[in-house]
Amino acid sequence: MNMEPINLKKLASLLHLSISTVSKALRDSHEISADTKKRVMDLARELNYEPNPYAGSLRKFKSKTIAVIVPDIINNFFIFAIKGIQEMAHARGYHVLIYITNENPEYEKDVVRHMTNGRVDGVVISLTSPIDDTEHLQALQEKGLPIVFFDRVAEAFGNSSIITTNNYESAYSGTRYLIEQGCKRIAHCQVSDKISIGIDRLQGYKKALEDSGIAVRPEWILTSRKDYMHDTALIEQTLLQKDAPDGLFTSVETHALIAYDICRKHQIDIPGQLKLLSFSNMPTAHLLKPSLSTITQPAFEIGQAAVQQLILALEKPARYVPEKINIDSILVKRESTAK
Amino acid sequence: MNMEPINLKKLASLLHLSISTVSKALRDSHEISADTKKRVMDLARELNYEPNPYAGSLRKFKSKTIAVIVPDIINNFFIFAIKGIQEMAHARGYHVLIYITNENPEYEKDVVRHMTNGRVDGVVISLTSPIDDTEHLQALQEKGLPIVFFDRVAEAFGNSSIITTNNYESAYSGTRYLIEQGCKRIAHCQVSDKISIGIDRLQGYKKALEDSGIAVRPEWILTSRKDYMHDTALIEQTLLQKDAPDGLFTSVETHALIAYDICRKHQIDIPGQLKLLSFSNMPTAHLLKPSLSTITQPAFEIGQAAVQQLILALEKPARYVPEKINIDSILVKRESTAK
DNA sequence: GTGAAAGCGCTAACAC
DNA sequence: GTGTTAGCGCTTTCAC
Repeated sequence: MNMEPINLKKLASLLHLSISTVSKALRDSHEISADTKKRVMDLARELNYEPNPYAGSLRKFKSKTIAVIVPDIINNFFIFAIKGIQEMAHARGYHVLIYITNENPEYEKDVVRHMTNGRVDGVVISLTSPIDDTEHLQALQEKGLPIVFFDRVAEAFGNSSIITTNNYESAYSGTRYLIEQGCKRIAHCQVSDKISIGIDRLQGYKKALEDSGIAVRPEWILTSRKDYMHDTALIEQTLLQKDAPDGLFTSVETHALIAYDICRKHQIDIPGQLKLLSFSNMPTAHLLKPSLSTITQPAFEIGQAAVQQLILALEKPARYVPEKINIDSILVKRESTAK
Repeated sequence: MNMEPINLKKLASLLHLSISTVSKALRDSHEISADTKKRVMDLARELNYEPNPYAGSLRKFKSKTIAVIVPDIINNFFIFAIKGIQEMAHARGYHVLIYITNENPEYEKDVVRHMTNGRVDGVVISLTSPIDDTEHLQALQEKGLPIVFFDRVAEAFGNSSIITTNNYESAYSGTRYLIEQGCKRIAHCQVSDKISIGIDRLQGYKKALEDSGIAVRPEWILTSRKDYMHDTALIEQTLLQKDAPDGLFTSVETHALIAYDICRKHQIDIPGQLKLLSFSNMPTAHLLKPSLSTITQPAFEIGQAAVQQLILALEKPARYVPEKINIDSILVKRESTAK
């Protein structure tokens, strides 16, 4: 069953050539005669020769492999981002190792720490750990491993590229839109108060309220603990209090779905009693009852851009200048925010 | 920036020990004194020593890496399956390379062919290529690389484990359920007529019709070309013909969503004029308008089981017997099939 | 234009 | 209990 492996040695002996000649021929070196090249290539193809990637990696300290580290994979944003990442990576000849941290900062650290061993050439990451806790990332930098952040980023990392959407502006205009639709009491559900997007979006929300002369009510800024039970209880309690919000702006689609469930359970009418707007890449947003108004991120493009930056850092380090790339989101108005 | 790498040689010279002693100490060999072990371990920890995985892989012909190859990642089934795969793999100390073939058989072949080079120890795959076209998989087997199939499988591969749900029975009982709900003219939309799940589910559908004395109408067996435009046109045309179906049973959630869009566009009432049932793992099924009745696969568990089988094959080849594992789906009745 | 040899970091068989 | 050595498959000088 287990055939003898085809390696350079084998090819060389079959062709009565030296290993180094075969190696050069396969990489189309100009040192080698056209005739020899052809003989080598033909036999290699015939025997389905595949170079051992680890031998090459060991020699060259390059693995042609990148890691993508994401907090979760249920959120459609990450699904499309991963799709963009892997398409771009494969197109450029890179392999993609996937790590899902399940919103667990300790696990994220663990994963990142083990990245320093040369398994990957670089890392594309959307953070789950607080922005002020980036020691583990520092270690990567010190090892010379390029990192590209997307979505949930660490701004402090001066020499890493950062790909995001216009979080502040989107949250601002989303909130303004809710106000235009008649909302006076808008709650905001943020994914975390220690993560870039949480902070940026909250700022946009606050500024929009201020600009409209509406006071910010701290008790209506809900902070997720990334725990379904907790988040459900938090949102439920907020929506059921007297003088409840008439608008809810959620930062991730999971919370919008929780809100739907709560509203059904307690017969809160959307958009009559509560208008709902969420950052979301859900393909079913338009089919929900009521259809969900969304701020939709260009997730696929963000993933692609992240890999492009990473590969630039890997392959043209001299020409690489870390960039902050923004790709705008789109506000899609649907029934959940209708007047 | 780029610190000198820490390797065994470095540790050895720092400790005035030989490389092999250090190597053994780190792997807690009984040959080494407790004292030396402690010295070695302490320094390794202090310097954040991380063994070079490729050096080890080169020596041991084991990469502790598996590949997961899936046709797409939009379908929620695959998302949950990937989650199960990666969780189980990481728990067992394996890394996961991800390949999305975008339903392109040629690309799948390409990917699979390049798996023979030792980059991965084994492969978990859900096929996009026709069941009778498995030459590329044969090559893997011959190289001694274990393969585990899940969902879209190649039954012919006698010595590979296969993890599926009870496709035939689920399709049978789903179709029976539509009949019980009053449907007399049920169309079936299959993902492919050359893929295991397509065939199994179609059989279940046909048998259910036969058992109820309803004639199978070939023109109501719709076969996807995995092309959005084509599939939309096909379904639309079927739903708009006179004497149109009063029930539609789709094999993947994408087609159910297409059906929703078509019904909205042409004001076909679900479930009044058309009852809709689909295999699906959509988290929003219960929130759609109308809510979607689904046959939901235990995707996460299927992914986990696949990796468990693969690791068994890798680590206990002597004890490994390829298995056909079935994990039942659940029929969830919702509004889209109401009487 | 071709080949010999060193070495990437690690493990394991074999000294001592 | 510790050290020496060969070698995994490949690339890359450097000879010839």
